[in-house]
Amino acid sequence: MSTSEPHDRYHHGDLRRALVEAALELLLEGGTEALGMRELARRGGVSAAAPYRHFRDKQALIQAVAAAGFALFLEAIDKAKADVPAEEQFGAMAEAYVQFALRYPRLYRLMFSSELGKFEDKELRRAADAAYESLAVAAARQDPEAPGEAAISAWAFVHGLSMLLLDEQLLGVSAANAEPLIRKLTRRQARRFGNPRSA
Amino acid sequence: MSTSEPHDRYHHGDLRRALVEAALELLLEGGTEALGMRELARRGGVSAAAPYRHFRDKQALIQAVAAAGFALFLEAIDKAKADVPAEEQFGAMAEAYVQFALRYPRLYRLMFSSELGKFEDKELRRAADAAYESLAVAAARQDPEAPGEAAISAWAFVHGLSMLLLDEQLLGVSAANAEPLIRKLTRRQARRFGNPRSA
DNA sequence: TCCCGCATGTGAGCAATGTCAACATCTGAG
DNA sequence: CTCAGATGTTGACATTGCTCACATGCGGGA
Repeated sequence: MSTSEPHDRYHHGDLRRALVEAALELLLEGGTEALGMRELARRGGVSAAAPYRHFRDKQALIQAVAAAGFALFLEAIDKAKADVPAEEQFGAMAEAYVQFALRYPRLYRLMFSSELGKFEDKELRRAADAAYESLAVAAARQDPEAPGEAAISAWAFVHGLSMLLLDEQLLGVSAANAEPLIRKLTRRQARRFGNPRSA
Repeated sequence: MSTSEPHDRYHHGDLRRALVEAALELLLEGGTEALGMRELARRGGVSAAAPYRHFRDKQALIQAVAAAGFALFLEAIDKAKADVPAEEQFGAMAEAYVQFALRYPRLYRLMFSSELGKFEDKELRRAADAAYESLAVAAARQDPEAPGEAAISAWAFVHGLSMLLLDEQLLGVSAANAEPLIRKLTRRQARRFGNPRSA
């Protein structure tokens, strides 16, 4: 919503960025269906073929959006762990993780959706790995005796919890009143998987 | 692959079922992108407009496919818990759960994908709830003191683990060699969340 | 300063898709 | 036997992703 003045000159100046921004907006408003090359071009005030100077196909555009999403995501969980003592970092991050999913459900889903081709696009892969890594580090600290397993388990837990909440699959729990539940569950997970001696 | 003889008579006989079956095949082979109304009609040996006698739109068709998916899914996890003593049921189901996701990645993803409209389609909702319920029951038994929380946690765990494996986000672990890891992690989860007195 | 190459944007056009309305055909209930 | 409703067909429309040939203009070397 920040840079959306329709351009007048022939060359846009920074179309690529403008397209990704517009795509992000479009996605947040209308879901994956609403995200189309032509509509994007329209929003950029540019012809239908122009985007193809910056993205090989629709998939490439979507990968860029997903990468941007992971950047936002990383920022969110890193901010959450910043002002918190080490032992509580995992809990804080888990909370931030789930809240991100609830705040941007369509973006979150896109980031983990089917034929993204996350294995081919290098930039996307790096963005995703960075976010994963940050969480994994905090999770591993929860159980120094088996850090690898702890990381995977914790990570799976937050991811799965997010999905369940998005599906409104938890009876009587919706995005609105999810916060207490999130807090309780992440604490529970942290406690159970925490170093036994410190419990 | 079973009922795919091209029909000859004017009325197909059981087009609806044929369409869902074809859609399932198409999905398993080619992903969501390959799943189109017209292609479906072609496979059914029927005109492009015919499917609209059975499904309001593409979304309705997809919901039906997802519902079929949940049925398959329920069958898989129920079979897993059948021949196993009660205390080991959760572990067995968790394993089956993850293996289903790995065996039918595209179907699994569709079942949990974005704009499915799981909240509107009654049949889909019932199918999904049935599967969820079955797992939740076994999970709740793991911790009689807090069955609700235990169910959600366990459930989130398997779901998240599945997604991570599908993303090949776990370094060095791919669908091929995932089995030992799955077993180890589900056992670990069961142990940690199991009744403390029986540990 | 001029000029020209290359990145960037345009326009028309193609094949394919989702969906609809008007018409055809079959089938089962009365 | 008949005829109403369910099911299938034909043809059309708007829209989409994408490509190709051409237009434009910015920036660096003469």
